[in-house]
Amino acid sequence: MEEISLKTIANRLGISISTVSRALKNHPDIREETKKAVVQLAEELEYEPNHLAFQLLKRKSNAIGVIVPKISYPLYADAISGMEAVAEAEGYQLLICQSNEDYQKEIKQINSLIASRVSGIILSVSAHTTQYDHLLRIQSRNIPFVLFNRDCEQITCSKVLIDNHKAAFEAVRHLVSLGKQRIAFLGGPPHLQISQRREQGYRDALTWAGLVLNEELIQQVEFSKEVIMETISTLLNSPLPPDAILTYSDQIAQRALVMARQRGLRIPQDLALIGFNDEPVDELLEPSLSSIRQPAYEMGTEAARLIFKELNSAKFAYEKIILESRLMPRGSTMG
Amino acid sequence: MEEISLKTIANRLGISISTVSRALKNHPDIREETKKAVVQLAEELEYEPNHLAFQLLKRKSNAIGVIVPKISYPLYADAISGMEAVAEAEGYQLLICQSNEDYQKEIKQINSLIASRVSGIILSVSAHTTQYDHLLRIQSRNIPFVLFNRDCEQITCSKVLIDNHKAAFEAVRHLVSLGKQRIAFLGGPPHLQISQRREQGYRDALTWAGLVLNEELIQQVEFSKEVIMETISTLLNSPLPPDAILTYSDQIAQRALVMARQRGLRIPQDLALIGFNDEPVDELLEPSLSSIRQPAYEMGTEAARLIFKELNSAKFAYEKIILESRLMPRGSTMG
DNA sequence: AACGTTTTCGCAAACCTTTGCAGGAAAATC
DNA sequence: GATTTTCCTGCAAAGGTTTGCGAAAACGTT
Repeated sequence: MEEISLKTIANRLGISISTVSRALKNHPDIREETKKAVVQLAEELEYEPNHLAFQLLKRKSNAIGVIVPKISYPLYADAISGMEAVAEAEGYQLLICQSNEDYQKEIKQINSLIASRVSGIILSVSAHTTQYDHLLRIQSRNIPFVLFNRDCEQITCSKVLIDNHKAAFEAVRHLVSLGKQRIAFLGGPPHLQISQRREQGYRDALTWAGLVLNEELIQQVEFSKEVIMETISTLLNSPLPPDAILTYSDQIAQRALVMARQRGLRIPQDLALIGFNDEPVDELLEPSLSSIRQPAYEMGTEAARLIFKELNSAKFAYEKIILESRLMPRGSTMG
Repeated sequence: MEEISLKTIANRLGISISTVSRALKNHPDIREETKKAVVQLAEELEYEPNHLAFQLLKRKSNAIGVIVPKISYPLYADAISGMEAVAEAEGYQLLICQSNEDYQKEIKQINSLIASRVSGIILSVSAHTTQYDHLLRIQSRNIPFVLFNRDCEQITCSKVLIDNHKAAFEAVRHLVSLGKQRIAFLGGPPHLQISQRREQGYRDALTWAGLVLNEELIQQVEFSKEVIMETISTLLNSPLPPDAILTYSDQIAQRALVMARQRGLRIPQDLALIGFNDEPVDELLEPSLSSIRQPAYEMGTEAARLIFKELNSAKFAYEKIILESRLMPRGSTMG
């Protein structure tokens, strides 16, 4: 009924708490006979050591804090999956929070994680985070800290990213090689640096290809479904519509694909499409959607690994891991 | 540099720890002047209360343990999202584990959560869990415990489910109303009771409609993509192929849709399809996929709410919440 | 000045574990 | 029989917080 502690076992056996503790740890100082009795009673009572007390003693919890914009974005779900695998192997657990793209909530959650004395924090900044004092506070407390996917140039810390500039550049190059001339870019939330870098990659690729840079073909969308549809609509209705679109996310590209289909546009002849993230369903669409694959699960494992690396080495240099992304050409570009 | 505790503040101010504690809690016993000094110094030193110590004192952590088969299944990602929202409002955090459909891992994680003294556990059993002693152990410790989505009849506890029998029944009724005669069922992992119940709903609906029950049209698939494709292939290649398929998950139905399309079958005339889960992409497929919507996010919020309800009331009766599922008829059944 | 009341604060216990050190008892050695 | 050695076990501190209770100080009243 009540909580079983070392004390419970000690009292029942008429020995001291420290003996019980050592017996359970198979300490050589303890007589075999005593050990046996202790272990048996512990099993009988279903004793589980109290992590809380241990953590208090060690002044840190065996938990890694994770803050992502939204757990249900497939990329983050996969990344968390990867972190969980590494953490589990190290005997750690994950404390997972979602910022819901809200800057204030991000701050609150960081404070909460600090109060919980997590051993490390892994974070992808929200779309509305423009100040970074709260991130500096993590570092000033010497808590191992890793940024992944959504970077933040102003902060110097370990990072796990892909080369967004290069990924966008190559996507555009692919479109150019197919003879596309009026290539549009549907970017994500403007404050997100990964969105900015993808846009820059897009711009640089156009310049590289000697194509005209048309600002009307560059749009930014937030996450709402309605805004996305409206922006796509405007773009397709313009007097000189694009013949190809590169988007910030698959969510946008998938929607564009359906809307283009409904308008009777031939894909990819009239309009080619490339998305970002390579969600599993991309290959099920008609036509299947070309997309840039990001190693989401691996991002998670690498981020977690960096935390433990920092945790286990006295002096530690920040590490920046750039994982390979890969364009997956499919029906929406290759006819 | 070093850890800031109540003691640090107390020493600096030459007062006792308990006074500092009370001052920060705005206890009426403390003089305004003292409070002001304490609060100011606390802010200056960026004091964050140590949750670990508090939790040890209260003999429980402010965390809810969550075990799901896989975080990256959209249904679980959404459900976790819902739990997180409720937990956050209550000042709690989520400890998230994934069993990866592994029975042994599920046991290990439950023990680990118990050792962490979580305030409650929310669980969806793995596909390979056939014994339930580990779940009983949770209850014998009086830890609030909620099962969601994947039920387990042998355990009496609070639950958040949908009526899987009814959902499958109505899906079949829909297919029958379209004139379908040879309706197949592609079930999930055989040990999962939700899979069994969906199958039973399917069977009962056929009987109700006066249709022949053909065991060859009932197949079970595990989660691997290859097995799914092979099973679908066999089904479509049989001498008397089905004219409709109800599947355990959207993942299966989506794949069936693509394979049928590739074979030149007309959907829904030659083959109608209904999936389970109503994933967002269903409406983007060609034709769009009919599916049974499950309120995943709401399952999460309700499950979390039940934990807190149990946590906050001395005597508590188990509660079983059946949420409404809803058939979303689309192109794969409605031409 | 004596007493009562209120205001303000500190002591100490409790939560559970780990671990350095000391100490007791038995065994071994001289 | 005395001393050393070996083996086993217990004491106590530490980690940070909350809180009941007691006590000191300040104030008010007669």
